[in-house]
Amino acid sequence: MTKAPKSMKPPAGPSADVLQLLRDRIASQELAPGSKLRENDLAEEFNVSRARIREIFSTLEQRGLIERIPNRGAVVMRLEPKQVFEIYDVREVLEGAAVRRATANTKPGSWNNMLEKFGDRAEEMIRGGDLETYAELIGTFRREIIIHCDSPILTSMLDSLFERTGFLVRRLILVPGRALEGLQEHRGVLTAMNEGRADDAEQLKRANIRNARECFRRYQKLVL
Amino acid sequence: MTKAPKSMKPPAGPSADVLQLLRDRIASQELAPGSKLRENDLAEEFNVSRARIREIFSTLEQRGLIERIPNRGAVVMRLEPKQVFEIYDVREVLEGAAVRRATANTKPGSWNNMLEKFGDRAEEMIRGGDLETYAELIGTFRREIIIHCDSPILTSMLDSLFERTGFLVRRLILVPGRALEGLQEHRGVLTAMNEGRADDAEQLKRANIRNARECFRRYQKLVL
DNA sequence: CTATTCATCATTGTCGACAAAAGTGTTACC
DNA sequence: GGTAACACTTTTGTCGACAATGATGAATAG
Repeated sequence: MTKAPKSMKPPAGPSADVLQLLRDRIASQELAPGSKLRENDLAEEFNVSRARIREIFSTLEQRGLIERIPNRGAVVMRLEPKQVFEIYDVREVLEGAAVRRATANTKPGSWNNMLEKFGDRAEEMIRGGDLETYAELIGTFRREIIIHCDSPILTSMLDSLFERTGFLVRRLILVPGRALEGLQEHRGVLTAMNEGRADDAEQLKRANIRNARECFRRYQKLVL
Repeated sequence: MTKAPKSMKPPAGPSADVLQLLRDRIASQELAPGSKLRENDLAEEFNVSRARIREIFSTLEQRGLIERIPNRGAVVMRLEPKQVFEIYDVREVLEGAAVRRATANTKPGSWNNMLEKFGDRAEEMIRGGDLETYAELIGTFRREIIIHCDSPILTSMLDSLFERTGFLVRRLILVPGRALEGLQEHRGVLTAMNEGRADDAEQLKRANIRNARECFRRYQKLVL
């Protein structure tokens, strides 16, 4: 795998890490949906100015992660089913585009290593119940696609969506049969990518997201 | 055309208009790429607190419209050719998805009125040189699609892209032959939408964007 | 018991001042 | 003439205090 292009420049200032920390905490649901965020508390916790926290709140709100209530504080956004379906639609086309670009930006054969990782060993992982490691493998694949699509704009959008729904990816793996089914789909995507078939890879990725969406629809009461 | 669903809630606070004003000014290039933005000047101009401007700057930066330089001020972003191509790729898939959703969300026959507007009269507009009105017609069509796709997330993303490249839409209309070609494409999209063929509509819209992208590639030195 | 009014509280929104950072221009030295 | 050092300037970044807002709880009246 060749060296990756540089990603989008982070926001200016010494407290960029605070923004990223909060994004991560929200994405991982360490900061659970519905939980309250207070400027003063966070300013103290991170030892930055309250003004800085306010700007970070603006960014988080713009990314759909929090809702600010005037004079009352901010709340981590809950995800409604309607939103999840919307996000799946958008993910379908954006991740399809990312896969197409990543395929076009890499030479055939570049995805051999990743394809191998999704081979027999991944199947053993799933059958053996090590879903945590399998989820991490999917994350690795996702990050490679993003790196190779070489598009800061696409990256920002995908990251923004992932921060809001990434937990679902992990949860849906639990659904009986979904992990093995998903594995086949990822293999299909990777095979097409590895052979330089960009359009096929896009269509297969789109189908993968549609199937995930269908899985969500069937089990939404249990996963959300 | 039935009554449109509600769009995404605007940011909290009494100065939401300032954010929208600045977004509009940047999109229209009234605030030209490269121009400097100073917190104090804007706070005075709009009679809001400097703190508020700082938050607005955060949002504008997040939307890719400005770059903030620590201790030096903010600058309206210039658009590089590489970015334009990226944005075309993303627009292709997002606008395709918007058209598909708008088609699925409306009954066949709902786009008759819009299709009529793109009929003989639009062709006369173009041949008569009234490209301004034609550009506005395209804008109207675009807004209708966005309304009917009924997706705040998609809307926000499309708006964000449009704010950065909307001026190109107007400029490319000037390219000899492009307006008439585009008219045919819009008619194709509208016909498919009007007949409820959502997949076809998506593919035709995607082709429309690809053709615009190709036009940009050919004339980029003149339009950027 | 219920509804209304008023006070309190929690948190943000703003203000004005000063600190911090970095670019620019001037001066001195080689 | 070129370079380095220093002072100045511009603008943001932060600080602490107070204003503003709206929810909540307590008291009062019917």
